[in-house]
Amino acid sequence: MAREPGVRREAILASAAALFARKGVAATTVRQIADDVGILSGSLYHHFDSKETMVDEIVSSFLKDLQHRYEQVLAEEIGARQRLHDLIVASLEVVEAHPHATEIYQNDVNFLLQFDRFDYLRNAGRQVQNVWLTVIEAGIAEGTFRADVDPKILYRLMRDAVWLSVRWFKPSADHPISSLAEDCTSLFLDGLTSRPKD
Amino acid sequence: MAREPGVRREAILASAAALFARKGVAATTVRQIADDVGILSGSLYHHFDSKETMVDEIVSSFLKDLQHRYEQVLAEEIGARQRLHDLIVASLEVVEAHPHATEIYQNDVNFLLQFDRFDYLRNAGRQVQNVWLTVIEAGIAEGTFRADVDPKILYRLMRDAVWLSVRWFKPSADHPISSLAEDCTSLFLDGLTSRPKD
DNA sequence: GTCTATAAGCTGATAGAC
DNA sequence: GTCTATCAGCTTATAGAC
Repeated sequence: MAREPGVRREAILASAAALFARKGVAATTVRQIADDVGILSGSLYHHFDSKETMVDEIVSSFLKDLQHRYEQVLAEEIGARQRLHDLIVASLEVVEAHPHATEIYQNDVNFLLQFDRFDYLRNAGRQVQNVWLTVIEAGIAEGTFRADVDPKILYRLMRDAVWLSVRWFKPSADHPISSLAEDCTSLFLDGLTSRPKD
Repeated sequence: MAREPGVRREAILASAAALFARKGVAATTVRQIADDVGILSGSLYHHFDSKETMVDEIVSSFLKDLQHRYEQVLAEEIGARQRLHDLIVASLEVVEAHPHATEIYQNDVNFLLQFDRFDYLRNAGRQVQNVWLTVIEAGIAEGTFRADVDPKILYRLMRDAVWLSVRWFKPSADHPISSLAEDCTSLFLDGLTSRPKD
């Protein structure tokens, strides 16, 4: 028992992710990661060849999951309103599944993009934008969404509001992500203005 | 001419702010700052006693400006809808006036909060929240804003959407901040849903 | 006000014993 | 798979000449 391969490896990634998220990748040292795991810093290099590799695994598994869920949303043949809602739900589910990776991505993309090995992050960001734009533009085309604001601006405003929730929203039984998803959808679709019920 | 005191000092702060914003505070070295200014790193210490002091001046002047503009918005005796709009405009004007400081604050607050000297950032964040909540709650009380979503959640969603625009919005003659402010206000107040004109 | 020179400590990473 | 021991390089910061 307790002999599965890579258990230690996963523990290291978990410690690293939490530290990277809290203090930033550049400010987190391999010694701090090792301390958190309970080994010496040199021993980390039996499992990973560099600190960058740890970040890479954390962030790329997050992006892989995200792309998978976004594909499912795109495949749905439903109204724009419902599809935007599902896109928000998918995003928040990824936030819940990868809170540290989400925070690392939000805070440190610029830093990571300095290194060649993280060039793929540019494409990932572009793909995410394409999914949102597809949903928004379909909504405009079908007449559900307003056409008087640039879809790209709508995308960026909603994207930042949704993703940055990782910094403050802690899901609980009382307040699950589905509840936040409803609030987001409701605010973005219907606005803050008080309106008589239909 | 060109003998005003502190010209060099300001040039150093400008270089530092740009580098801190682009690569993060922790990942920016005093040598890079000095290189950018065109002097040697040791010479920086004639003007500042530490790297932290540079960050401190950049961020605190940003917050000072922000607090001043927010006070003016709070003092307005107008409808909630207009006041929320003015709050968004005030925020975007501060973004425009202090783009680097805004980005540093957005990306590196967590990192800075590790140091005792940046404890004041906690209060600053709380004050900002109070201003937004005052405006939102006044709107609910007067019946203009919907009461079915927690004001704190509304605040956080709008805050992140507005402030993170520093990462992608570059004001131009064709697209000034007033234009972005209209788009934000319009999205938040009226929503994405297409509606017949009144 | 900038330079030269350098300190003292921390950084990521490696080699080899156990 | 972890430890011991260590390296080379970089970090912030300082002291004193110019």
